[in-house]
Amino acid sequence: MLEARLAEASILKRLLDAIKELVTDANFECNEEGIVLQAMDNSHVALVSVKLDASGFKRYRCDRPLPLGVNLNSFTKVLKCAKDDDVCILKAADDADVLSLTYEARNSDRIAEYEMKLMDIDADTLQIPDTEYEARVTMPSAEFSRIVRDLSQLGESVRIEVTKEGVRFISDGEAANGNILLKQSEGAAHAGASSKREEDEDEEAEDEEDEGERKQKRKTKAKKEKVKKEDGAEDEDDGEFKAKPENEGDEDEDEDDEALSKKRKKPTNNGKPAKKAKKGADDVPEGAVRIEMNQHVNLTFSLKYLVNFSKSASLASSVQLMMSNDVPLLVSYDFDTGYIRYYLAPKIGDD
Amino acid sequence: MLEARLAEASILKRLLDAIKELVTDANFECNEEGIVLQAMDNSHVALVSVKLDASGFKRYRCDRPLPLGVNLNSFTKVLKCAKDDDVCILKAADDADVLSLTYEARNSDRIAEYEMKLMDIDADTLQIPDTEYEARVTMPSAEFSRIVRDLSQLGESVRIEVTKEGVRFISDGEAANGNILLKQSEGAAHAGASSKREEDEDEEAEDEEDEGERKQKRKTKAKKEKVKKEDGAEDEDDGEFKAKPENEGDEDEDEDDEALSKKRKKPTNNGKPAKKAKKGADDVPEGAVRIEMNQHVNLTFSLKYLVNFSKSASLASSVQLMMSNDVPLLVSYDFDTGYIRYYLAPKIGDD
DNA sequence: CTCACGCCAA
DNA sequence: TTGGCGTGAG
Repeated sequence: MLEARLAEASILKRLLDAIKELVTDANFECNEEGIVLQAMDNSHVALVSVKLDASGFKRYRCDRPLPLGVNLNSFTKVLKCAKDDDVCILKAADDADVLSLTYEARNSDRIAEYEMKLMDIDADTLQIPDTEYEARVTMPSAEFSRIVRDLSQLGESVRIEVTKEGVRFISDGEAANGNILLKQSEGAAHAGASSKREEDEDEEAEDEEDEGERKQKRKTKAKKEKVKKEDGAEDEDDGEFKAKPENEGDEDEDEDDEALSKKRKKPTNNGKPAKKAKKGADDVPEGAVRIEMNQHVNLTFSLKYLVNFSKSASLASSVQLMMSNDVPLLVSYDFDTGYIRYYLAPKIGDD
Repeated sequence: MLEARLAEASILKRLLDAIKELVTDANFECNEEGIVLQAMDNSHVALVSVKLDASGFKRYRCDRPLPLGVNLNSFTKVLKCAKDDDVCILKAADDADVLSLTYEARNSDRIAEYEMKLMDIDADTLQIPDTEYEARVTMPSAEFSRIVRDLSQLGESVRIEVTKEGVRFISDGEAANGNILLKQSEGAAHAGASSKREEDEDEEAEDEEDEGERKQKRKTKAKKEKVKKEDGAEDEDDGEFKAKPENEGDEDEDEDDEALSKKRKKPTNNGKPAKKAKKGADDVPEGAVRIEMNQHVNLTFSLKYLVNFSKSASLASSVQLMMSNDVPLLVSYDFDTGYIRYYLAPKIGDD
């Protein structure tokens, strides 16, 4: 039996708005920890993962795991019947084939009850590997929305390149090309895995725009001792992230290309390392861009999906992009007591 | 080589928004004085003329005349990628087949670069005759938008009648008729050519759009000495606007039908005479309506086009309508350092 | 024929 | 700023 009391119906409304175009039916898996939803999008290219912690509810009770198969379109319609600030109570019996929704106006002088039919959905709960990523970009969610929307006007896909210089979104279109460079904000730098070094493990790119950066990188390694000056800038401010001297002599790194993050994090961040790797963004100033990077990444994605993902911007003021080469991108919107995450495989070959 | 730095991308954005539905491809002719664009609308009924003075840019450099053929749709898309307050830098090499646009965020931590393909467009630079008009109406651009939008709901066309009383916009629709009378605002009156007289000197009007101008031109040349009255009007608010009697008898014009524009331009536009014809409105109080008239005019235009023109309202707070009987209407939005003007032939016969 | 996006009005 | 309508694409 599920009984969950949500202080504001608007969270659910926005959540549904965010995913209803990606997925038509999905199971809301309820258990004592909260409610999660995982689903492949209709074309099985992207994966959505939503979590609402039990703590995000004013009251939450779920005796035993309960999968609620809902048609998201219906759910959206029903939710539209709630005012944003209505208290929203979800109820379902253990064997129920309906989900009951009750909307109570703040002043309680209006109570609306809806019952939505449930459906059985194959519960292929996907296991999402807990990946370490080579790069993480934290930015205002509105900025991300803006960028993907802009670039989607020009072409179908975007290449995302994370270098020490910042993160670059590149689109090649029929009529026009575009590229947007976001530099790390001043003051957002401490996070810094970014400094390491970047040799040209991935300089394959013959592309024009980046050579500036490349040169820089090369210089960097060329004179590692000085290295710190440049990248030092971003991380050093607070010490704990300083790479160990041996680290600095990083020319050696090239031997292993992957796994860097792993070795990295171990040594570096005893305390919060992993955390930051994932949820570290907490300390990023509002509106700031933060780049954390162990090595260059250069990936191409379908803009159509990113645009879709970016509809979640209303749920969180910032978004994190987690990337490793040849690995699905993770786009994560974290809010107070939950998150919505999207996974999208990169385009391969270079189209 | 062109390099132009615009303080606010929004000017360009609004400009493109205003004309992109009228024209699909056009040459932006750049020279040391600035950038101009002239184009017939897709159905060759209306003509758009845009001018951006070099002085309107924070920095402007154009060594030699450079026609940039752009697809306005692509240009619009690329401009959409700029935030309104981005600094916008346009660059093109002399032989370039691309136009480079750079958008710099105010705080410079975001730099976007776009390259838009250029195209060759037949540079049939239309010569716009520097006409003298019998009547000029200056009014708030929002008011004009409102009027044409309102009337377009009733019917296809509007008859504009300028008399001493004011300007009247008349629509005959299936279901309803409407007419809106704007009187000259108190305080805007000094301009005053309005009183003259209005007979119906030229009711012939069998030609569509161009001959109107032609005649006018002819007239113009025919009686240059009197011509001044009109443009004089704007500048010197009184007296000079009286039409000479002889001018009125302009039936003579019809002899040549084509080529007029060409011949016309030479003589006409050298100086700024046109200018006054256009910018004379400077001394009209904000929000005021001013009517200047040498003789009555009574013309009918397609509302569809006027509604389109009125999209430029965001570029200037006031608009001027310049009219002579049987001559294309000139709708002019003048802003600080440039203008956007539309020419539209009157409907003939009375439909 | 249905869905999704962009434009326009409240 | 949000919702409805019309247009274009799949």
